[in-house]
Amino acid sequence: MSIASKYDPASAEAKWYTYWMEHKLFSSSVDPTKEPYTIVIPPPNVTGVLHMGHMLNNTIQDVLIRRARMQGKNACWVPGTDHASIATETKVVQLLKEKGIAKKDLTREQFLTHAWEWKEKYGGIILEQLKKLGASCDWDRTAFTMDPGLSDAVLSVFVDLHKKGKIYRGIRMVNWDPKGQTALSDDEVIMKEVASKLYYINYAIEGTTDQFLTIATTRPETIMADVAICINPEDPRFTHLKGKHAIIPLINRSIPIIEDSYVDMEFGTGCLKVTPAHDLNDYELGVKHKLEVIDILNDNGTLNEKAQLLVGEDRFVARKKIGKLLEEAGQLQKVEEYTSNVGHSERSDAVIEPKLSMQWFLKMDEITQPAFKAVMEDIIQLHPPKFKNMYRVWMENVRDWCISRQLWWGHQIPAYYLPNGEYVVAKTAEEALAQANRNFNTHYTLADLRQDEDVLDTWFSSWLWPISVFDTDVFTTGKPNQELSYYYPTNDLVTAPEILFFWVARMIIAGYEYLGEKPFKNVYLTGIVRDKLGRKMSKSLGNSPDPLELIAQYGADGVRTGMLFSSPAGNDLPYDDKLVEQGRNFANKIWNAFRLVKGWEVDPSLDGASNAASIEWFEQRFHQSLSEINEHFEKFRISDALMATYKLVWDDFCAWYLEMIKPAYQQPIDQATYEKTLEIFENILKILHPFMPFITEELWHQISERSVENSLILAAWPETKAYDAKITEDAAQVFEVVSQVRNLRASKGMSPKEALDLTIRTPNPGLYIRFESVLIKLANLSSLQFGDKVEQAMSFVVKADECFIPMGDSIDVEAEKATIQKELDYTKGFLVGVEKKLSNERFVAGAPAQVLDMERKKQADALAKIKALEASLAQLG
RNA sequence: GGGAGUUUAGCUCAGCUGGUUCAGAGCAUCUGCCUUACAAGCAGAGGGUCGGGGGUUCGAAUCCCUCAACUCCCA
Repeated sequence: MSIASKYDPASAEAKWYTYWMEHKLFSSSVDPTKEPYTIVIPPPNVTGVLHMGHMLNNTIQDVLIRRARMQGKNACWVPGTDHASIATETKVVQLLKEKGIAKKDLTREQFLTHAWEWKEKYGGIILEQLKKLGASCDWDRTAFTMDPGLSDAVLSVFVDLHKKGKIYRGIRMVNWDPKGQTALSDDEVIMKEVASKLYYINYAIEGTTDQFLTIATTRPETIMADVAICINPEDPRFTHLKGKHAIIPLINRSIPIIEDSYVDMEFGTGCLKVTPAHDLNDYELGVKHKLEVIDILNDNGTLNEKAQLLVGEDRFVARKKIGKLLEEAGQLQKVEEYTSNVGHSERSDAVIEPKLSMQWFLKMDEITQPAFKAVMEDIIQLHPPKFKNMYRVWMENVRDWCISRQLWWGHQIPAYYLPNGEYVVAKTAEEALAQANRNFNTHYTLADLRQDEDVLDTWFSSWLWPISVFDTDVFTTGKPNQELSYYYPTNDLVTAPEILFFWVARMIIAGYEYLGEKPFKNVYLTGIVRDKLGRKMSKSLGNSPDPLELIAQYGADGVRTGMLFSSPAGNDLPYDDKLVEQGRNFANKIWNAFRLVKGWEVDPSLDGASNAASIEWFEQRFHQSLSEINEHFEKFRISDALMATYKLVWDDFCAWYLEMIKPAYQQPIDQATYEKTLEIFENILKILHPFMPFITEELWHQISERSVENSLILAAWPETKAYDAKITEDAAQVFEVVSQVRNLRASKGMSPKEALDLTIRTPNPGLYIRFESVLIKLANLSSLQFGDKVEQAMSFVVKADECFIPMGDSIDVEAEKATIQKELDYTKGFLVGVEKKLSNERFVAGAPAQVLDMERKKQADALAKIKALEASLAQLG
């Protein structure tokens, strides 16, 4: 049988994913006899398409879940999608537009029908893509934040929090897009530097005919909405204005002159016009000074009748016209060119208008307390811990959460307005009606109720995710069902730091509020995947490779390992094709190691005694590495765990072990070594499996026929055993001799095929004798001796052992001497340093005994080495 | 404007409470190899005053101060 020399991932991937699915090997159900290990997926947007960030994130989750499964835990990875109100609504609006349908021509119901149709047809593509990556989610549990149950949970929570007095209505300034006629979140606003003009406008002081003050503004069209002029109380220029009033030009309205240290004396004229309806800072100032709010703009950005002037004109047209009017009235002092940062809508590119509107808020001060404490006290651990600081700062300055959004796609706020101006909050219209008639002693019918038009912020449903995927009733019953009691709290959450506050913190809040328990124990924060130039990968830049194409090209295992090679927690991943190439090469290496082993013919009559030392060494080395790998996993150092695995497999197993036991060409191997090697191979496949599920499962079944229950995905993670570090150290010393011999060959331009004699002068020949056959084979020696002195030899020193290779006449004595002298000088210098330390009384008195011992050992080693080097030098004459 | 973080080899990063192996790893680079498991490979090699300056200490990549550059979060 001949096996291809290159691993072909495509067939193995399709085959094993289907196999795992068919036999339901990803599924999990409540089993009190097993310890649960749970991860809930950060639900990607239902409109989403797999990008590199998802690849990284989900690879990490799959690695964790597969390892846990192998550790015998009841591993449950819950997948699902988020309805992502803004993103999805935008997408649907856009698609409708392409069909010639405008959202404003549709009723809410009609729009939602279109949206659902679209969701059913195209939503969740991303989950199918995750399967290509090998994600071992329990797909039967796939949830969607707008599933009936989950939606019901959201409404329950809203009603409950409202009842608890934590949800209230309030005014808030939102980013209004007059073109799109919608409110935008801060994320959707792009700040751009724009050339504009600074208008210096004179306001007369009330009660005078010749006195005035000057304000500078980029928005003269809003002067009709002014409600005050603010000066800095410390400003000596304006002490005479205190307590007086000013007159707004053109409309001649009187407004007070107030004082606040908020005003920057250096900027503009030092006088600030206060326009609460059209500027966030002014709004806050207005609240502080209890000022009136005058909103002069319509939703489409035109002036309304409150402006008194230019009613119906667009804000930008009005700006120019006001400038002219002011000039004509003689109240425009000057106009300066000015550059300012202006917010634009990401989608419509319209200039954002700050707009006051009535919104729903969740009070955050009390509800956040347990969540704050949990992270501060490490009940929930963030990885890496540096994010704890960020979390603290945010939680200490947390502001009330604006939970309403002016959209249709999402959970419509269950608040019902009544004809009498009151409102009630209830899960259904019927309940609301009953409550209304009870509370207000009215006789309204359903037709009298008007439900709030807004939907809830998407995070207001995803903050329940770790609970609602298991139990949607607990929010009303207060009693966790069997699933929730078993799987909650989940173990690890893997997500991006950008949403630490939006999502992670809020899940913690909800967890404590509703279950009095944390939602997860660990939060692993990934970095951002960037391109070579350090730019974030994005669709608009077109700098992101297509993940599915990458998988097709490099194999899922290659891509998975490639992503993980260079992504310590919390660090950005600078993506480079080189990484996945390295991953692919690694898979190929494993494939070829298997080809070698599988190709051996076994001869039962052979004695394997000469391989015993090699096998023993590798087993020690394996357990040494395994304990390191486990430790890396415990500390969520996934990249390090992979690198340790990589080195164990490539360096220790392939480069050393297989070469050590490999029989000569076309020679058979003994039974014991063969079997032991297969056993070792199996252990290696086990620790590789979380990283490279496909190739490992493939080889696992090629090693021998196995039943479903004996698939690798379910195999037990190897137990760590105590290892003997002495053996691995001794082997390292032998390997060093091998390397030195090879090096010597290379530097002298000798062929590796040329066998050499090696004599070692050592007080401890046993160390080498133990690995004698290995040493002879790998260094290609014609003989190995232990002795004192060899004439006409090249030499090198490993630790304090001198090694000689006789070269006859071909030796360049002077060059040899120079090499040795160089090393001798270095070692002597090193010794001086050590001895200086040791002769320092304060060091000897102050340093711990362990450090002292080390220094003494270094001294002794250096002395021995110097002795050996000097002997070599003397020998050369 | 407020806060946090980063700076170690060409690149990406380790380096725990100062003291073994302290200057490391992978990739890249260079040299030599088509040695029948693997050229997606094998064998070897070179490369850094740990951002600059100052301090504490017997001893600093590690602690403190300061300057500089970059990044992120909130406004």
